[in-house]
Amino acid sequence: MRLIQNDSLKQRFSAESHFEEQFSFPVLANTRLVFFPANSTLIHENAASPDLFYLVRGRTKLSHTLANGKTLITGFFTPPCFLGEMELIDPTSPAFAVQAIEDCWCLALTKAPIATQLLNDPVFLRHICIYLTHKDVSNLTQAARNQGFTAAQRLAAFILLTENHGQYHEQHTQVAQYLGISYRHLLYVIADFLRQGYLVKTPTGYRIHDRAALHRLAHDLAD
Amino acid sequence: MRLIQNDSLKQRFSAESHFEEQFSFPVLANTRLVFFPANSTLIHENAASPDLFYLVRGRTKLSHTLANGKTLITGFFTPPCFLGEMELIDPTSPAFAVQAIEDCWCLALTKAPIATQLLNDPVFLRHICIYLTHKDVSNLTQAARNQGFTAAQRLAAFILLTENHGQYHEQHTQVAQYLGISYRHLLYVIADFLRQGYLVKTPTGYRIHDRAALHRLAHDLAD
DNA sequence: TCACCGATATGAGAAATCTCACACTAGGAG
DNA sequence: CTCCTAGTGTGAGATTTCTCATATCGGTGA
Repeated sequence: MRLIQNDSLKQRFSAESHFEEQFSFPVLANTRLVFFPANSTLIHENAASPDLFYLVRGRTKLSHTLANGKTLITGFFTPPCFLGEMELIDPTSPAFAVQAIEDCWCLALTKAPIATQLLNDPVFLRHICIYLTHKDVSNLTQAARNQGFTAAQRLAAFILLTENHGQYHEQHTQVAQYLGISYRHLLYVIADFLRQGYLVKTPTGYRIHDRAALHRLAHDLAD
Repeated sequence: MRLIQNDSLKQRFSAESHFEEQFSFPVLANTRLVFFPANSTLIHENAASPDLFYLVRGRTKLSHTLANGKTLITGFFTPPCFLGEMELIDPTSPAFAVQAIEDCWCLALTKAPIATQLLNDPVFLRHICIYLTHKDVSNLTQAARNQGFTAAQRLAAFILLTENHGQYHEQHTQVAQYLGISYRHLLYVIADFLRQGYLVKTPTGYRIHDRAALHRLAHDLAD
């Protein structure tokens, strides 16, 4: 995390993402603009973050360490959205890890001095409710749609979601779990993507070579 | 919907389900206890309910009419929980149909006189947030777990969830969609359940004949 | 009455996906 | 240096699930 001391950029991000409208009291003076490079961790698992983040640029993924120590990607966040609001509202709920897929900018508020104020701010709470409601609805429809699509279609959508500058390099074992398919089958599908020329293997991972084809495959899953 | 004028029963349900703790102001005096018989509709699709319900007894299912006119089961509610809170908080969100699987009792509040008060009540909003957060987390883990289970396992869980007094009678076409499997395959699995003696066919539907076996099949999906 | 439609039902072959078995590699721990 | 583990990669056969074709049944509107 790097602090960006650029007030005009902060203003611009705030305006674009309707940040101030999320609260009934002025917050901008207490807000810092922070930057997370691709692949860094915004929120560490089981270590409550002292900050409430509002993601304004960049995609992030949510992951989850299981009892057996394995980690599993469980979701994605796209801006604008709050990060760390669950732990604020319900301190009993576990903190999941949030990592940057690409370079990310967040507006950050230190929770401690304003936690009580936030928890009693109907404007803030209402926005969180609406956000959670939408997420719930889209989870539902998403889950409903996911069933009935082949692994190839879902993998194509997943690659487009996690890719950064044409580079794809997620761990196969994790992806197989996320997509709910066996490791073996994932490799079959990837081998097929290589054969079809959708992807090209590189020393560090894969490079997208036919983005249009992936879009075509994934297009039914799009929001 | 039938109004139940039984104050002591209302008190008991309220206490059991921590109803009054959901608000910062007294609500019990304005609350009615209402009853919905099995298979009746609590909330009609796209017709905003004038009431906010708090389900205290009985299971309900959420369904959803698609563009093509088909209806699709998309989820379940188990008490205690609010029904119709989404439309209250976000009037732009569509109202989905909620139907009683078995006899249901709800505490009902007429929205109109207290809507503003509710939307400014941090206690109420916080409870809704926590509820939605939990739902979100359990959706996630549920969806993650669902993948990787066979249709037979998920059907067993589904039957136990929707059964009423040992009777199962959902439409195959809808169930196939809910489970994300083809109609054809659903019939194969049901035929297999009949052959194994888990279910028995009746004129109106099916009767559960070996509940233990269904539990055994479903047990990994349980919450 | 008849034609039509949606739900129920069944068969056969194809596609998607799984399980298991095995091999290779890189990195950390002793 | 060697063992151990996790991730990667491949093959073969089994199982799950799909698609398509076809038939019956009850209701509904012309």
